[in-house]
Amino acid sequence: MENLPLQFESIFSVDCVIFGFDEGELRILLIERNEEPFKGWFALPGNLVDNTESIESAAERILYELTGLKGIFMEQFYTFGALGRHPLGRVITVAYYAMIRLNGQKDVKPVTDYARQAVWMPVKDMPELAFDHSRIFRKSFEKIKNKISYQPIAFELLPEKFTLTQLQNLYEVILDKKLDKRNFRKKMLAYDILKELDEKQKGVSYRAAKLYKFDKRKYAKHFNKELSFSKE
Amino acid sequence: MENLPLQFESIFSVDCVIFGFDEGELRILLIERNEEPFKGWFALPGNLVDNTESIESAAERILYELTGLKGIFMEQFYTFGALGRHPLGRVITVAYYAMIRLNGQKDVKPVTDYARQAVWMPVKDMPELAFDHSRIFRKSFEKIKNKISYQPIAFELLPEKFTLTQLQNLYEVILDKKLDKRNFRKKMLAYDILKELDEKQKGVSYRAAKLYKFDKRKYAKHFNKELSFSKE
DNA sequence: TCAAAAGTGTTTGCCATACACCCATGT
DNA sequence: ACATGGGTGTATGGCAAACACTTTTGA
Repeated sequence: MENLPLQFESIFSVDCVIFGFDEGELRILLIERNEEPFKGWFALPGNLVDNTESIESAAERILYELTGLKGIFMEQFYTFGALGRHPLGRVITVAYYAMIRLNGQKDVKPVTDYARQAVWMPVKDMPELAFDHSRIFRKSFEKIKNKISYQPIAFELLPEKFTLTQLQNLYEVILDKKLDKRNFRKKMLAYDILKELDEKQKGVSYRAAKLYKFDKRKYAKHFNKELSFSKE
Repeated sequence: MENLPLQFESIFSVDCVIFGFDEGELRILLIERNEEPFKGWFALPGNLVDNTESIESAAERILYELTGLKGIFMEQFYTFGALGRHPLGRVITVAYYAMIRLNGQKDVKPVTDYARQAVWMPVKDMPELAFDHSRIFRKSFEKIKNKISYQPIAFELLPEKFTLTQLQNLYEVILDKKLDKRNFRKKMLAYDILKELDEKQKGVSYRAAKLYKFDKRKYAKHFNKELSFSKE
């Protein structure tokens, strides 16, 4: 650290809020801590950042170590640095979030001893978390709630092929309100970012719904130029 | 720092992007550095954060030391932590922005030797800045450009009493496009967050325009509940 | 045949946009 | 009287919201 004054040194960490959607429920990925402080508590996957790695790669590494997940693109959303947030000293944390496709295989498990287990916790059953992680989670949730209304991030949570009803359910869960079926479909189809498949749902005991795919090409065409759903 | 592993220690700093509006020009507050590295370069006001202060109060303190400004509310917008961003070592920086009313008195001056001078630089004349500050500035500018279209932050830049044309000019400068006068007025007045005063402009050699004030009460009434300009 | 969800259109009001001329004031 | 910006209205198209019934399928 050559010429920089030591009295300013601190420690910083990253914390990750990973959203998943499964069985109609929005979930986030938590670990059960295996070390003091807060041993036995649930916490967001997070740890200290090394001096030789960028924050982004630290986030990727830490997520992998604590949950076994790899190659997840995360977006930074806020940095928390209140004085008392870590009982052992000054730790500033950079928080990231991501939304991922569970695809059924939602088994996650730590590859280090730092966490005892990793679990997909339904958002509605969230316990109080270690440190200020409950606060971090709430902030991330506001963020995606806001973002989903002008960017098509919901697709990242769904399986590759999905029905319009599944998509609508997801919006309803995140926005926490009922939406009108006809209006929702009209609007979604009008955006022209879905690809209708020749396939139908299987294994349901009622009329099977058409399956759709998110069409990245069409999306890029419209929105990389125009920026967003609602803003010119 | 008791039980936390020392090898992870780093240094972190804050940088502030302060927007002002004067003589029809959008400006930001820069300092001329008086210390190596980048001695003599222009930079955002910023410095290292002490271990005993919160990030927010560090931002306030540093802004004061470098520019003499006090009591400015700043909002955090991103944290920059690329490995090579500081030539002397690993420094992560938390970036803040604020928009302030210049009110004519736009004299700023450092109260420490760390900066040789502080200047209000027109955004259109921005030089290349020290460190990665040009990048930080660009990110802050995207942020306010986006934000102004759904939140009434423009008022913070204008004098307390302003004309609709001044307000429109400001929007045009930030959004970098021409707006239609009639539509702009109609829309602004429809939001019902302006208070028309009994006063008129003075000292102009043409028809004097009515003055308006931003009405915080009305604003709170509408928007704290409804969230934003454009979204439901 | 019943239960469950899929699928489908129209009407209404509001909001954004486009567009051009007269007014008031100071010099 | 002229130059400069201040101030004003209307028509159009598109989007959002409200609203209910028929169809398909498996059990």
